[in-house]
Amino acid sequence: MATGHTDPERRDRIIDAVLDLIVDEGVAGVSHRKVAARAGVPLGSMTYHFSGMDELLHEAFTRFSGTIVAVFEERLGAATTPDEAREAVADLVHHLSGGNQRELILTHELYTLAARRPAYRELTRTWMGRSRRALEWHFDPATARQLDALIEGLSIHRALETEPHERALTVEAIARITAPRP
Amino acid sequence: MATGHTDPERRDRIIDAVLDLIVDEGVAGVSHRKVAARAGVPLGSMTYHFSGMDELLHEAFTRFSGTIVAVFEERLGAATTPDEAREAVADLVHHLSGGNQRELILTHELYTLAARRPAYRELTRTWMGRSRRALEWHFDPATARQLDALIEGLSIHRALETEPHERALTVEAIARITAPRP
DNA sequence: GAGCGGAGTGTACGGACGTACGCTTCGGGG
DNA sequence: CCCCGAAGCGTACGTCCGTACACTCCGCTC
Repeated sequence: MATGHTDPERRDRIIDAVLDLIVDEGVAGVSHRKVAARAGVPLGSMTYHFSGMDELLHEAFTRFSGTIVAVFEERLGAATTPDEAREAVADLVHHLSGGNQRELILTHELYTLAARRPAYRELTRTWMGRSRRALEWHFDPATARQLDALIEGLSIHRALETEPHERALTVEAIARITAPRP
Repeated sequence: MATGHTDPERRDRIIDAVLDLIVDEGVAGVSHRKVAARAGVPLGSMTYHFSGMDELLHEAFTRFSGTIVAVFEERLGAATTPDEAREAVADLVHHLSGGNQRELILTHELYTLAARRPAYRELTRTWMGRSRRALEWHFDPATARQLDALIEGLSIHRALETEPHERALTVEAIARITAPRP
């Protein structure tokens, strides 16, 4: 034991390759062979490092959701007033729905898995929970929940539209949902 | 020509089987063989009636999105005041995110395809366009757009939550996003 | 009543897949 | 210097897949 010639980066590179492959071809297009080729590792390495496809996917999406939520927390953490928080939220929406399709695709792929399989639903729940907690740094719990849903919907719709809506529309929606109650 | 012994229901039954199969196993789990078995038709019938997997899926999702949007239009069409429209929207959110996972799963599967493939994105655009037009029966265009996104986000989040949020929260969010501008 | 042509089907081929498993390689202990 | 066991790899097996295509069946025309 402890021979010391393991390659700890190997696992990480494989996960990277999985995420890239999902972006290009979808979860359905992921196979041990393709991942191995993309990561530059032999096929046998797959079964050695991972018990099977599922461990591969679960680990990939765990990493992905962690990354996304970290950005979310960072931006909201930097805000010091509700208005700055609103700006941060608008930035996040437009970042997520911007030219870069990578995060959008991965999110949908994860949601699709989550819709059917509890193990992945757990992942999305953790993600949503952390997002909401970050929003609660600036807004009350009920508002945070509504705002979180709004962010989701705005991002998805904006990304799918032919001509994405203007920032002003996002800003107005955020202002409305976070407006003080009468 | 015109031999008259074609089976026009055959195509429909195959599409039904495709949608059921997607719900059970996901788009990735759809194969000609499984569809044929479920629809009770011979394997050869698949290639006879459809040019390939893609025609199968595209037609299935066309039917699905048409069905969903029809419900949407019907409920909103029945409303005669903005307040009734708000109620209808709340109903729709809770219907979509309720116990029945079928529509949720199909929606995510479609979005996942749409995120990568233009042909499916076209489908979601038509869907979104019709939804928005229905909302515009009761609200101004900008509000309709925001509300449409909110519906999306609320439905998705509510369906993924461990304990789905109360109706009151949905109602409040809708009220806020549709509040008259100052 | 013969036979033609279109509707529908059974089957077989080539390829990609996940995974098991026996093999090689190599650092460290004796 | 030798050998042992862990780390890592190449390959082969069985399964399932999409699709092409030769075939059967049958209503219609003459």
